[in-house]
Amino acid sequence: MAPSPSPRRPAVGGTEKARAKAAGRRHRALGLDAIVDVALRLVDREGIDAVSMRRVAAEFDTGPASLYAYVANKEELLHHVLDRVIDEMAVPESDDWQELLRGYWHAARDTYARHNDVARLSFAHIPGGAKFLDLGERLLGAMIEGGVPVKVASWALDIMALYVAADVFEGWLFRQRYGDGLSEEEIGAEFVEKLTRQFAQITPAAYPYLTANREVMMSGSGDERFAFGLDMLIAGVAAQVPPRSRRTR
Amino acid sequence: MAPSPSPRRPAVGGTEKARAKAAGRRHRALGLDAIVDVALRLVDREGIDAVSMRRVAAEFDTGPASLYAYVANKEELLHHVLDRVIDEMAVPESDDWQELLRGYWHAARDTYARHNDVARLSFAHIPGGAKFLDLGERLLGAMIEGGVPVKVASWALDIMALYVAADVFEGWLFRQRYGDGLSEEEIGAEFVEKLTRQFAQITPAAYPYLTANREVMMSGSGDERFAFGLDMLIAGVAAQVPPRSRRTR
DNA sequence: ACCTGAACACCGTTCAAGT
DNA sequence: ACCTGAACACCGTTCAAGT
Repeated sequence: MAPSPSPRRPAVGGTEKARAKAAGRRHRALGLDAIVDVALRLVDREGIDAVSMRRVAAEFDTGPASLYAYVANKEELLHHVLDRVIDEMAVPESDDWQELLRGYWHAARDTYARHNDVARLSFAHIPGGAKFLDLGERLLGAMIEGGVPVKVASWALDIMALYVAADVFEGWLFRQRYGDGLSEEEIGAEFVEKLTRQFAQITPAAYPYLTANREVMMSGSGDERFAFGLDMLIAGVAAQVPPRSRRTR
Repeated sequence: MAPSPSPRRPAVGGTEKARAKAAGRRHRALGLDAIVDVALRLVDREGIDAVSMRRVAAEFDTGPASLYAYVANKEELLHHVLDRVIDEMAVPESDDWQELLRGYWHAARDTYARHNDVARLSFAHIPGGAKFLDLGERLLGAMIEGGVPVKVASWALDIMALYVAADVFEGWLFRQRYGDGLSEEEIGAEFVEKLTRQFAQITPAAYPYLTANREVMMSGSGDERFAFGLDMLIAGVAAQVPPRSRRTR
């Protein structure tokens, strides 16, 4: 990556710029944005656990201690990474709040999924960026204008965010454990095989419902199952919209 | 804990038993159950991240390598711990499948909550114990007998399990981050304060819905919000029960 | 203020050697 | 088969010392 692999030479004094020049222009200049860049790239390539202060620092040709001028600790660094990912999200345009919710959460799920297990970081985290507030304002506004009671709307948004994060994180974990470079179908097959092995140890007499419905239980792709759950939540919210709240007052 | 802190003496030969006796009867005999015992106790006291092969092994006065005769790796050990916790769960008696689901998932949530962040281990994990199958059989059976289509029943159970695990894990994380020994109210207050600080940077004109509904959005305890989401999911399932499925064939 | 080498107190897992 | 000390290849964070 670096054009000149010049060996480290002792600084001979002068300004910061001069020193960097003399040292052959280090890989990258330190700074919060650059640090988060590197961490996000590591997440995208290998997942959260591949991020270590040492590996990030190495990209700047220095030791881990150098990072502590920009982040208080590793947790804070990872939350900056999450905020970056959240910046990629957007609320679609729609007059129908149900359509808007469906579109948004599917897109949010896709965004998380593009960054491995980054969704895990969203548990119990209040994002720091303004984007989070923009998204909340749009979603909450659309629901309230659609007649959803405020409490129902805000609590439901929390639950949907939790559901999406948990779904993506679990999907990533499954892929890690049951076949890595495999296709969706192959992973499904391997997964079914493991469950079937467990089922094989069971007498059908003791577990009539499980044995009789094995195939249906294991049917469906991850996408289909997610959509099913999301639609159930949206329907649950819709059921709590007061009957005649069509532009009354 | 150990009654006799006898110093390690070199073995002088003889049987295993004789050696143990000569060494002053070690803390505990190695074995899968004993290892899982120790790991679960660590989880209960300090959470999952406090479990290390070294700390578990130390309880047996040995090094981490000794554990690898019983578990393939740390992940497998932790999954045994989760299976132990699942063994504490039970399905209540009820003629009404909705009541049965509500009772079960609330109890499952309480069980997880008694063991710190153990729920995190349930993501993408197929429990190995027979208890898991017992629970599944009872829940699925009750739903099917109640007229819930098989696909809806089994997919919904998956989603509810994910929701419960995510809820408990997130609750634990929140408690870790915003006040540790504090009461529910104090944590709530600290949390509201942090969010309010974030809100303070915002002009009400730009975020009319968020600012106008701040109080309602932040209302409710963790228990209330969980119950709200669970009821929404149960209602979503009930809405998919065919109209006239009251004992028809 | 920013930056760093070295150290501290840990990790999971492997392996040769023992019984 | 079970058990172990030692080693390997890592961790996050702190701190004294530099600029």
